[in-house]
Amino acid sequence: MTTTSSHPLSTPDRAAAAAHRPSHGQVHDEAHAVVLDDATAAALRLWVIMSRAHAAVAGHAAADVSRHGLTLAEFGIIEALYHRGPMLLGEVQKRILVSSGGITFLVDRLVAKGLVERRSCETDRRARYAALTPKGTALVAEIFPSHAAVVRQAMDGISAEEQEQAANLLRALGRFAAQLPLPRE
Amino acid sequence: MTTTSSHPLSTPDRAAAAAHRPSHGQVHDEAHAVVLDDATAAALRLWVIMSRAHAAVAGHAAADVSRHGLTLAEFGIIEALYHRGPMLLGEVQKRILVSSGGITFLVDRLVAKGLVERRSCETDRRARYAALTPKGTALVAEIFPSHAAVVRQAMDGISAEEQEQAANLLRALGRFAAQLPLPRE
DNA sequence: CCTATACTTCTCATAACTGAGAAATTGTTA
DNA sequence: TAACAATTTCTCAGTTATGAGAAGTATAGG
Repeated sequence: MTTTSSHPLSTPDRAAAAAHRPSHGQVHDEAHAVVLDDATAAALRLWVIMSRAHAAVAGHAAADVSRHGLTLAEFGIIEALYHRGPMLLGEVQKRILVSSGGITFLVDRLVAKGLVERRSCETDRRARYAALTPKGTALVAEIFPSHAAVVRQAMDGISAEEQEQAANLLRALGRFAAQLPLPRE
Repeated sequence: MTTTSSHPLSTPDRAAAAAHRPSHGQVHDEAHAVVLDDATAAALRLWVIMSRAHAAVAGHAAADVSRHGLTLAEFGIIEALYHRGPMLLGEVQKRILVSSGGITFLVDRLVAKGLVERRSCETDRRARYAALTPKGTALVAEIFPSHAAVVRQAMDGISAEEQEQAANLLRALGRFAAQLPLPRE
């Protein structure tokens, strides 16, 4: 997960368990309470919770695809190719959220496994398409339903309506964060 | 994002743009529509959206801490030590969600940077504590507020109430997924 | 036609992480 | 005490990902 991995923070519940610690009295030995305005504290809390939730679900998804010798990133690629048909490597890259070097590496590996093939574009010879081989198509068709079921099960902590609610909130959150320019430098 | 790797799936909006494709007529060249029950489709949709939202926010958080030469994982460790005081390496590991080899690697690097020190436990000599050095304490105290502000800004796509709502949903979702045993093998 | 700019993929060095298992220590049971 | 199981961290080999930049190609403007 992939993740991953991802990259969660720690929960800032500073209060707990500073009692039986090997404290020597220096200032850096104690827990530090932080003062934050409510909005910032809430945002930070959500960030931590989202990281943990993502990691937990990613664990299930990764464990499932690994039974077929696949990484979550690899599965993401062949699943995208299955649902959308052949794509430019650059398109795949944006969709899977991996570096340009990473997409080459991943597609290389899928080619080596016989699941994906590269095709050159006739009108633009810079471009290369990635496309599923028949073997790749068969594999996705075989494992996708059970994979979807695993994810659905992992999401069963909240009801269907709550899932839709969460999806709407996170869509807005994600869109905004993705569009927001990164901190300088 | 994650890392991971993070590890998002692709959106299954199969309809789009299969027109100007290098189609040769074979079966594996076309986009495949999938039939899933509503509950599974909704869960899958949420999984994709959550992955993207997490990756988007993680990008901001990572860009911020990298300005200080830190990884998100490294920052997670020193932030945890700052807020909770010295911790066993195993405690840190569970909190940061990294492998046992990974925590050693990360703490080694933080020790090399002079931010963290190892301490042995007097009553159990297997155990080692990680604790911030004065330099580490100072660094966290310096960068934490602005880091929190960056995360808060990245979360500004939804209101404070919506953030709390999302946090409640994701907490339930994450707790359930974390407790659920992983798919067999 | 030439040039400049933008785009697309690939290469390579390096960083980050994982997982299995070794080593060391503690606690438990016969 | 001795043997065994549980735990905690560390080591190491192998895997996966990143980022900078190279190479090739296209497109637009003069």
